Amino acid sequence: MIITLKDGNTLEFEQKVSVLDIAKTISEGLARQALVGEVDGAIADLRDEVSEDAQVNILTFNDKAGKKAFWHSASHLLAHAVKRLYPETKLAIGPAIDNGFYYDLDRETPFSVEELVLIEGEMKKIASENLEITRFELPREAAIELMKEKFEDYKVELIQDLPEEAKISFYQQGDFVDLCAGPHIIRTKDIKAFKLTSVAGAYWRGSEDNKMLTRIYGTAFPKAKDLKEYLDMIEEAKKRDHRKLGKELELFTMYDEGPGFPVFLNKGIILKDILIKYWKEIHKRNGYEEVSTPIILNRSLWETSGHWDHYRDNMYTTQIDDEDFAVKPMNCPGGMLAFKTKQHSYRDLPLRMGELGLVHRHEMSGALHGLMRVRSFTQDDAHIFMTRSQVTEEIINVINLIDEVYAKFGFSYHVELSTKPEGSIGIQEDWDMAEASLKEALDQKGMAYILNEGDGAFYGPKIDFHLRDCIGRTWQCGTIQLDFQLPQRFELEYIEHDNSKQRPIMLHRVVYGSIERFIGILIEHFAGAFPYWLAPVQVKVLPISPEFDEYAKEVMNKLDEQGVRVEGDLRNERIGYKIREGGMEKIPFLLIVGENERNARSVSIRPFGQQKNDEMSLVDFIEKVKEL
RNA sequence: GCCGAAAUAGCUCAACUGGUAGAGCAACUGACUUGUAAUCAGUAGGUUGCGGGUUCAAGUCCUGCUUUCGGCACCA
Repeated sequence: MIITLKDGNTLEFEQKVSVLDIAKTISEGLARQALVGEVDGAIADLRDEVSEDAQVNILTFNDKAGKKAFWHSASHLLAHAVKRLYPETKLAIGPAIDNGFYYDLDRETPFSVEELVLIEGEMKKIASENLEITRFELPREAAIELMKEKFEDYKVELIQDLPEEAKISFYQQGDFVDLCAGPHIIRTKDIKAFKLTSVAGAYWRGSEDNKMLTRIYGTAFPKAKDLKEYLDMIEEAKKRDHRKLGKELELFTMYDEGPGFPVFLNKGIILKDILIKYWKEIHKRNGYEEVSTPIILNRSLWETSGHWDHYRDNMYTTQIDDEDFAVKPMNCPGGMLAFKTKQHSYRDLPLRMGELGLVHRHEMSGALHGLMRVRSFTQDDAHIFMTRSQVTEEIINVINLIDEVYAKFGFSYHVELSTKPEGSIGIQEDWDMAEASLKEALDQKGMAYILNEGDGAFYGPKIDFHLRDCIGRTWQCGTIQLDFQLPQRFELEYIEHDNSKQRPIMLHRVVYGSIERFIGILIEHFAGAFPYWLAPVQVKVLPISPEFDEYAKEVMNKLDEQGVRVEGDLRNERIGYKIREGGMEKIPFLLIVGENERNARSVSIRPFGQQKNDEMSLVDFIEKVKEL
């Protein structure tokens, strides 16, 4: 029997051999780190035996599947400890997730944070008992019987929902048995460093119609050092939280009186204006015109657009002169009206109509999160009206535009394509054509994408752009949505060259998505230390003492004349104190001026985060920042 | 919306089992006249998120609400 390894080398065995023994044959060190194996592409326990020629990889914590099995086993360890301490608890499910694991549990009283400490202690005990983790299979009836005996109602439900032919497997460690497909590591001792991080509510099987269970989250590592590193990373990420930095840097705030309605302070407005200015420039350059449509519009418009039927629960409504009105949750219906203000020729198409529109959506209270999820925000919207033959090219144009904008901020991103959902409107033929156009554009661009079947908007399929932030979270920002519905509902038309009336095809698209959310992402991405072009205050002038105030003012005036966003700190304080404050404000350049600088007509430059200063003539400094 | 936790000065946080609400920073006043991340002294600042209740006595206990936080669900 020939075993082929990852590096192409082969091992020969006389008779069947366990994955662990293969690892031992390779090296004792690898066997110590081994968690699970991969046999001809399928993940296997280390105890599993190989009896035929196979490709075998030994997986450790450095492998994705290795991590997953490790965390999955840690979740069993958690459940085991819970059952020992609180035997009345019923187990639901306990998988591995991106950074650890959880277990959903059902007990009369939810678990408290204090109990986590006890559970952790019990987990340590079980780990040190070094129980063997073994697998066994049962026929369906016996499996149900076993779980019924243990009063594990949720497990019984899970088994009953498994397909007839499914193998029903269990994993056992000591007196603990759990229904589980595996794979798992082979002994509890290997789970050395772990921490239960939080308790939360979670619906059984993810549906709000079901009972809410208690979910205990945790993470685990083979080495204590790795756990510490992970926890330190979480702490570091907290320091970047845009809600904290937004307050500290006086960018924005929230009032209790307006949950989900952010308040932008002066510096936040400066940042917002910079984003808007850049947006206007790049859109003008790409052939967009711009409109602004009303925030409140008549009910009949929303009935025409379909929002009144499909989205009313999330819209703010009001009455004017006994008529129903709604605050717009989207800009499109207004955009349709804007298109209809005159007759269009095929020569006008593609017509790219941008709108920075303030929209309001009634998000549920529990969904609100700083600037990331709000009830009032500015969409950097645009509607593009085109002929059928222009669709693919226009989609590619938008992809290029989005790519250029994200690159400007230094973001990486990935793309997802979402197709026809339940409860959609419009005919299948249009959906097929819309989905095909989006795919074709992505293929022509050679872009890899994730396919989300059934995740599109009710009026059409879409491409979403997901930014990656500093702590690895992804945020949906840009989106391109093809829409065959609104042009029909609003009876949009243009005149073809043969004088016939034709219906344009339309797409909605955003680049930032929401300017508010984009600002939140930027704050976390840069940890509040914005690059020069985005910084609300770019330069702060700090005179050594009041004697040099006059020169400081002169420097400020010169910079201001050049369009530099400059402030001065003319308070009668020590220079160390002013530098400290300027540093905490994360201003790109602090200019220190005293006798030497005044005499030399120069400035002493302290860039953000640096201790060393460059002295430079004021004229040279102005030249330098012009290039940034 | 659901589960859990929290809310004390502008900010960050104290106040043991119920017993007169404190500190640092910021603000204000004054002194110092400053050369690269906090000069010193003083002053002022609070109906402890809002409303009920228990108690001789409530920041603390009970209760309704609001908001925030961690998740779940939601995100057309």
